[in-house]
Amino acid sequence: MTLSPDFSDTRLSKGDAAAQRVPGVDIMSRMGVPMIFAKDEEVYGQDENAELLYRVVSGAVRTSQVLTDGRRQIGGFYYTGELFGFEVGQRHRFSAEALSDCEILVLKASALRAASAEAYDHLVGSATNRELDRTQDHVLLLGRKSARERVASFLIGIADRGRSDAVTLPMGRQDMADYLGLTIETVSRMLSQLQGALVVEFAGFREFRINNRGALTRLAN
Amino acid sequence: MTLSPDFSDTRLSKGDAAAQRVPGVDIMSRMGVPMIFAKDEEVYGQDENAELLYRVVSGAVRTSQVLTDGRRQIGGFYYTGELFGFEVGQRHRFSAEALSDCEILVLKASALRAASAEAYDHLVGSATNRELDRTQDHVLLLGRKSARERVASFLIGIADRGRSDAVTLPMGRQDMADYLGLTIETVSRMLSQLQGALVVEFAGFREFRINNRGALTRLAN
DNA sequence: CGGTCCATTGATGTCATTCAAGAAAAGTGG
DNA sequence: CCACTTTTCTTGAATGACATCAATGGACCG
Repeated sequence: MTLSPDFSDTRLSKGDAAAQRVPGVDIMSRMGVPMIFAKDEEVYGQDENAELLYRVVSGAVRTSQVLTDGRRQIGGFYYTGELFGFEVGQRHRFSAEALSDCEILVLKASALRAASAEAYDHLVGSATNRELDRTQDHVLLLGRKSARERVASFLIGIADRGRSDAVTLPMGRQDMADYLGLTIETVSRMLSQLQGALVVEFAGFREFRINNRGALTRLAN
Repeated sequence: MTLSPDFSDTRLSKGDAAAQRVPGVDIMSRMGVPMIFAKDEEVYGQDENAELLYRVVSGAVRTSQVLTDGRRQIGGFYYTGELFGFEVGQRHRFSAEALSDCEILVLKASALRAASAEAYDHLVGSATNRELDRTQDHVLLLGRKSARERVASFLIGIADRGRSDAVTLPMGRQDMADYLGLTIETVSRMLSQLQGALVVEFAGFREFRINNRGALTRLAN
């Protein structure tokens, strides 16, 4: 991990779309410290104290939890503009790692709180709500969906972030599997199935198009 | 569902332990409306607007989410003193039902907020954090634990609420199964296994003792 | 006492995992 | 830019864990 060089605030001051929409995000941009993480580098560790807020500036991040024997569960993926790691005043239940080389804005929660209690409440409150929402979806997926449904749900979820039907996956099969509670082989088979059914079409491991969004949504349940 | 009769506030004014500990809980006791729900009665529905706060006064509650074809996932169980249903300003992703006949204190979120923004923030903030914490544990359980580990984790979790090694389950096998992402038969088999291994001992369907907490914890991973 | 509900247990089936091999892509050094 | 290695992904066959189907056994309740 390295602090990004001076010209980084140039990038930050060019307010992106997310920064304009959400009040409190620009205050975070002003106060936060930009940091660079290499692919697979740890942003914070399991059981570490949670006193910092993080926002993805570029690249993507995953949070994960590991059992003693190495089984891994990914909690979520975070993309440009999103906040993560805000289980404030507790220990992190998940660790966070960079999915790819990425830039992350880091801010001490207490500093933001001191600067503007209102901005803090809004930022952390809405982020926590969104997080809870996602996590509850995740529970349903893991508890009651079949492998095919899980993979279909996942593709829909990823596709819904962008406007287009052409999507680039920011993660590999192992990360997908560990998010979906499956093995890498099962994920691969389900992707092949979906492709065989002409619902999606892959061009390379990480590039695909959705050919039939209705069918995919139905398969996701 | 019925409004409880007048003498209900007698019960409430006898501040229970939880009410004394958590600031903001007693303000909720004063402002909230006590309601009585019969076993299996719905407290709120999936996709209903979330504008009320709920606290269990007596009995227990489960939250659950149902797929189109009837598959059900239980999100959590809530016991005396606990808050639930506070995904404020959104739609409920889960519905909530009474596990047994129970009394629940209901309060309009906006009313509490108007009365004391501080109490509101503290109450909802800490409840949401706890909820997120639990849900993340649930994700790990559903995504990466075996049936035996799930059941062991569940028993440990229930036992940790009380001080004693003698526990009464507030729910039946179907509810356990739908929380653990298993079938009722598998839950039953795992319980028999644990009993066969002398880790726990059942006396009736809902009463059991933990004979070897260390072993149970190890089995839970 | 008979009926209903709920839990247990056994036999069988199925879906996902595991094990194993090979193919495609990405990284590395000349 | 091209061989070579390494990593990542796919596919097939065998196994295994949990689900499904079916029968039985208790507990509770009118």
